[in-house]
Amino acid sequence: MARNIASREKDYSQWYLDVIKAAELADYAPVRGCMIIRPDGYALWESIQKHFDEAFKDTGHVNAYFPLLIPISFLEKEAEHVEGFAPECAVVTHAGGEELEEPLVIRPTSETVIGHMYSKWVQSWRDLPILINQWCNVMRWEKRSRLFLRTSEFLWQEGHTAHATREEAVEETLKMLDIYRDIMENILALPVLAGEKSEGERFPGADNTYACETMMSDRKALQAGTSHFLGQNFAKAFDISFQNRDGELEHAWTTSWGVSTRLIGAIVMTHSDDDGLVIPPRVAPVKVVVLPISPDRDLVDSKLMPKSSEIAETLNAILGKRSVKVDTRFHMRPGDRFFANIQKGIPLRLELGEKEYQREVFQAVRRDNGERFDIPWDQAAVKVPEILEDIQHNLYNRALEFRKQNTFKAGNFEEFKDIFAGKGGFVEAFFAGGKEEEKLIKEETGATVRCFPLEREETGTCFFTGKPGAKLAVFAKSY
RNA sequence: CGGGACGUAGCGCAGCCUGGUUAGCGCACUUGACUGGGGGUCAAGGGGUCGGAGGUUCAAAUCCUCUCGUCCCGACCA
Repeated sequence: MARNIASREKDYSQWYLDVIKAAELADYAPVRGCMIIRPDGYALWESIQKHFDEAFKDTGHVNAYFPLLIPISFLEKEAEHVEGFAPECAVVTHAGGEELEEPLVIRPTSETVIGHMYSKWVQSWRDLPILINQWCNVMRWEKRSRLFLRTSEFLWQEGHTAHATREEAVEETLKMLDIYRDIMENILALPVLAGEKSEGERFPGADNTYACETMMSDRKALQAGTSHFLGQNFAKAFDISFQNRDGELEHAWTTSWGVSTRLIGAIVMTHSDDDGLVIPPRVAPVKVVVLPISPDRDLVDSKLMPKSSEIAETLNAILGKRSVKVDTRFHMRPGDRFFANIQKGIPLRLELGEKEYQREVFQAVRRDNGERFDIPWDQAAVKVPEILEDIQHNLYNRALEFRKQNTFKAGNFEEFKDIFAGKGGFVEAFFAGGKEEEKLIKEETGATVRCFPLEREETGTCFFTGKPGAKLAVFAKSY
């Protein structure tokens, strides 16, 4: 049991912050609401980035960079967009020692500048589609911030595409949602509920918003990624138009989609335990730590270290460069070294002491379940990758099982209220209400519509309004 | 932005109510010894503008005002 981490059961919020602190993922910045992403946190972000970036490029997207500062007038061109984002924008009013003629907004998202540029780049149907992504920081002045989940500045990727037809743009929106789901499930081991957002939760300026919703270990929902079908709203506001095959002028159809450093928060809150961080192997920057351990320095230098380096080299060749680390902190006591590696969330530990050396094995310890067992040296190259895969699947299955255990059905508002008066969780219910009904439900229970899951076509009687033909919604309290 | 809690060494805290020696404790850190397979033992050390600014007072960590920040609960959001 870690002594520097609050119990998850007793104080979930404190536990979350303690895990991040113990794993040295992030720290507070001197500016309110901002955070420092420390090297181990950033390495995790880079690993996440790598998987998404590959998938974007595999589907024909290219990276570019648009500027941090946006003329305030751009934001004002799309009515809903400005209404949604204006309250949380940081604005630059002075530069070069003078007041600016037109204030500049620090981007809260880049639909507007990108729309402005697309209007210049698009003239013909042959110019479409445009499939651009950018990795950058954005700023949204948050009233209440939490490390990784909600900070005033955060890192993300924003994809922005423009298409000749509505069908193609809708297809893109759903394709990216599915890529998100795939990586979250298969790499980050986060079971995802992919679906359509309700009217009240839609992106400002979008016709339709889709999201990947995941359940954290306190049964609250976290929106882990979003994909928006923007219709022709931004195309009209920024005049992204083109001549079609028949020579007629048409507005393009656009999409945007993003995932952020919030995913790190999702990993923390899905997999970690009272001992600290747990990182799924496929996304872990360090997948294996080798721990030579003995009070006898001669033995360490002559036998344990060479063997440790050898296995690290062998495994690095299989698992990828730098994915195996040898812990050489001999000034620390064994217990300290164990705990330090546990709290970092490294999936697998290989201990090598005198006993193991004589028997030509490593003592392996899994981070996900604490199991320990011997791996003979000559089997390590085969066994270790297998075990890492097993850990990966175990983490996913465990999270999925947890979600299933905490997903309930409600046929009427009484049942619904009872669930949220208790432990809460995900509640499936047919819902035909609008913004007003959602608001009432939130006021009374704290829960909101997380999404209308795709792949759940069934309809029924609305649990709240009693209307027939309602779609299936999933409700939860959320971050 | 509303309600609550808090800010004293790197971290966690005591001291404040009732102002008065040189501001203390635990952990961490440094050095040494004994140690060493799940957060050791002993000894000797280093480290503080008591979040900041004003004020009251002979005297402020302590009382008053303002301010900045953090955490929790709400409203708003990736």
